[in-house]
Amino acid sequence: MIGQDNIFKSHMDTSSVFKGDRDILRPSYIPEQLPHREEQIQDLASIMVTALRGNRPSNVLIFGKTGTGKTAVVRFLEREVNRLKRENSESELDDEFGDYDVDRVEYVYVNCEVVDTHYGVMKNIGNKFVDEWSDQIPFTGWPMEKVYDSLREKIDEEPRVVVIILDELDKLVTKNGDSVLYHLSKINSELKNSKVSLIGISNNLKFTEFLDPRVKSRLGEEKMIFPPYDAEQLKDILADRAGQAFESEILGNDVISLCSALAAQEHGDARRALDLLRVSAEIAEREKDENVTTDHVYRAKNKIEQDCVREAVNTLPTHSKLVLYSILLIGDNGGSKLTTGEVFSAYSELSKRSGMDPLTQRRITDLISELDMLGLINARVKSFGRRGRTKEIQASVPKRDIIDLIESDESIESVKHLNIHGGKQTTLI
DNA sequence: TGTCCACTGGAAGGGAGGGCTT
DNA sequence: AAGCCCTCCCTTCCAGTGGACA
Repeated sequence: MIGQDNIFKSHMDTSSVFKGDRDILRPSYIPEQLPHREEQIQDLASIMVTALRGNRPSNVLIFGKTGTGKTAVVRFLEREVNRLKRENSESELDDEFGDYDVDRVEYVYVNCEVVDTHYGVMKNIGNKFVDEWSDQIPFTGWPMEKVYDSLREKIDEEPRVVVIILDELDKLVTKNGDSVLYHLSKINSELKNSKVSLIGISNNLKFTEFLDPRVKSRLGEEKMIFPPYDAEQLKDILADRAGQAFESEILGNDVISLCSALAAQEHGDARRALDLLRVSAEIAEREKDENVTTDHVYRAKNKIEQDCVREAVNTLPTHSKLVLYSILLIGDNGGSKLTTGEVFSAYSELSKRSGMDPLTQRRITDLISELDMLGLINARVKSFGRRGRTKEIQASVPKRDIIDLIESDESIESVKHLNIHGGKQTTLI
């Protein structure tokens, strides 16, 4: 029982704008229909049906920008296979699917952005086939060859077709090279009972340039490219999900159109469109509004952008935070565009004053590049002739907010009251 | 046309930290 | 306990670079 004065009480009394499960609006939710991806589903299904006959389907490489439905399509088919398996076992009819044998098909999904080492990928795949904790491949400690041998033995324990999905594959390859792909793509020649097929998913069309030619040809037996959605298609997708998530009268007239249009500007990203709609509804709900309006959408857009930046800053390692902090501080006091040398001087001074050993300039150039990749700063290489060649650096986040955020970090709290000037003769006041 | 600056960014390797094997 | 493996973070070294300037 929750008492009258419970902290949650006032929030529980408000009615929700959501009809039921709000996860329907999360990008990870796989709906019953995937609008505007019917063709891709059919194409992939025509390749994967080979697995149901007990044969190895061709390896597939899937390319497309963020939020174009790559993962959704692959997982949609995985779910369909699992559904067939369930129906097969419930019906208890062995010949339900003629010469098809769905029970022997296993899907293994690995997101290479989360698991981004050779060892981690091999371990994750191998452990899908182990129930006992004691038989699991440990998360570190084994030589790679042993992990690979163990993985191969586990897969080969019984006859089956294993479909390994490697999502965000470009992240793994650009970071660690192609040795996992080399092993996995030649694994079939070493298996007696089972067969392995690979589905690689990538945002980056060019990542195959990093691959050994043998790996490239084995992996790219089939290629699929997912085009971005246009605003109209996004509208259909949102309308489909909104119908499941909300009562029909909750959404204002132009809410779906606006979410679609905003997401279409960002290379047709359905994930972005769904996030916008979900966050808009959450804002409306929090403010006890009965309808979701375009005003909520604009505020959701700002909130998502702000949250992304704050999240990125919060998760930075200490030295990266100090580098960003230096850029914000001397950018504040001096000229708006800074050089690597200026940033390094300021950073060194700050580190020393806060009792930390500064990293080398070489390392700081890497940290600056990382901050640039995260979109927290703009850094581009520029030559100043006789005055050398360096990066021109400029913050691209709201200065005051981010300075406050960094100062709230306990590990570098001591820099809070330090003040520095820009320039090469950086001094602390 | 050659010089020079202030770096850039690749390569190699050290060492700490996690853990397994013998 | 000693030896080994893998990953991550970092340093050291150094060839290469674009463009202003003499």
